[in-house]
Amino acid sequence: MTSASVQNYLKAIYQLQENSETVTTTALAQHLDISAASATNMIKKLARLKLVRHSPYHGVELTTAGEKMALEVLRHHRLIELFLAEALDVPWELVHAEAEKIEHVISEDLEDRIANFLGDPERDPHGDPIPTKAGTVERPEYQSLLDVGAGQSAVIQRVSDQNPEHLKHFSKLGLIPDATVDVLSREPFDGPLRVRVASGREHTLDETLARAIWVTPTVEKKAYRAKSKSHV
Amino acid sequence: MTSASVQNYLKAIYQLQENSETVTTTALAQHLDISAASATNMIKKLARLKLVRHSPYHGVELTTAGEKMALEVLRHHRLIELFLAEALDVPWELVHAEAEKIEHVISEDLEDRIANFLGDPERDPHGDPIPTKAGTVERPEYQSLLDVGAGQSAVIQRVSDQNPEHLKHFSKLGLIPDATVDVLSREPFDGPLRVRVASGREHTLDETLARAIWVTPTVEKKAYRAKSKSHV
DNA sequence: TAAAAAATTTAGCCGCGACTAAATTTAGTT
DNA sequence: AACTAAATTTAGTCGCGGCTAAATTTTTTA
Repeated sequence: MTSASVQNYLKAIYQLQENSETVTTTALAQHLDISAASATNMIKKLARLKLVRHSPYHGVELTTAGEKMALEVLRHHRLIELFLAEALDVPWELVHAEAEKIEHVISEDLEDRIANFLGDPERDPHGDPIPTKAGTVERPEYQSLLDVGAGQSAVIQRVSDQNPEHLKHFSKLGLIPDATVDVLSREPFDGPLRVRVASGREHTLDETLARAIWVTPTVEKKAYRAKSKSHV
Repeated sequence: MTSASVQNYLKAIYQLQENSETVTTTALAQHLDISAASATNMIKKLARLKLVRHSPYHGVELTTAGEKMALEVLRHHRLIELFLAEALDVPWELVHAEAEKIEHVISEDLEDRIANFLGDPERDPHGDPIPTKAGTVERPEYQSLLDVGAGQSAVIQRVSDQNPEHLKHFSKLGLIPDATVDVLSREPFDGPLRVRVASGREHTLDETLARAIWVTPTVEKKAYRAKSKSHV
């Protein structure tokens, strides 16, 4: 039986690995809100368990076994998020915190029943892909809303679930997965972004907020022109 | 924040108090499957927290505060049991083990949503009363199936959820809450009991099994005669 | 009622997963 | 290349909630 702590560390390492190749002790400690010394301790334990490779002073990396465990926890987490939203109408910004605790205590059997209830879904309410039972995940390459040029449209695919306040705000603004946004303007130097949502309402998003939204740009005339230009 | 351990101790003490006035260290230790020394340790901690009164060498008793907490845990437990059975079709004999873990990690908000989803139910799938949010519980006085005389009928009100094997067996036999059973015969010296269920099938129950089933006798001619006799 | 048995508590230990303070290694200057 | 700053690890501690062995109290029995 692997403890909730071990599961949380593996999950955190997995998520940090999604952004940067190598995961540092400090990044891990910050992500989990613990001291760096505590992180080192646990890293050594995980290395003993062959769940991570530790290159002292240089970082940590999941082994195949470690990644498998991380994906199991993530599967639990995301299934539970979706289940709470669907079955109990738990609001978007609350499902993460609730799933964070429940993910460690459900049985395989209950996991299967939840997945079945939901029809083996592929995404959680924030647009994060749900790992399969077999231990595989999609790794779609989305673009940050920050990097969408003025005049372009994009479809929201994923919204980071790290900050409940942000999520609450996003849902109020209609910035949820599958929604289309038009980027109206962009201030220089990572300044705020002006967007219009499907309802026609316009909103301003600062850098931090825009960075939490991941999109695929919609293909439209402007984009085509830009593309043909670059070919000349 | 009170730990899962503390919650489990309080719940165990509450349940033991339902049967015997005073709860001994040994009974508590056996119920929780830990050593008596560990139980003493925790009892002293609970006494410091003013959740129990401890009379050394003589036993332990919940304070008002302790009972309130025990009932909160029990409410979680029983709501979760019913929810898993209703929403996910988790079989009768499995909901207890699952609820045993989840009960410690759900928020008040989730508790409320589950209760609402279920329509503020009064009983869990085994017939145990669900404590109210306010911290009150029904304490129905049922009779053990063991004490029903041959020739009498009874309606099952509650089945002890302590043993999943027994539960599985009971459900196969149709011995579930609200079912009617006719007691056909009873061997002396706590010997086995012969019963007929609504479907017409007949089954034999040994003492341990019969002790786990709680009923209210149905009022029929024999019972009336007995009653009028005692008035003479 | 005294001795034996059973129950309970005390004393001391352990693993887990946090922590701080201090030592060490690495990376970034100048 | 040497010095400094930052990152990381080591050393040592703590609370939690288990444990065993030994001491103590209560209960039972002879």
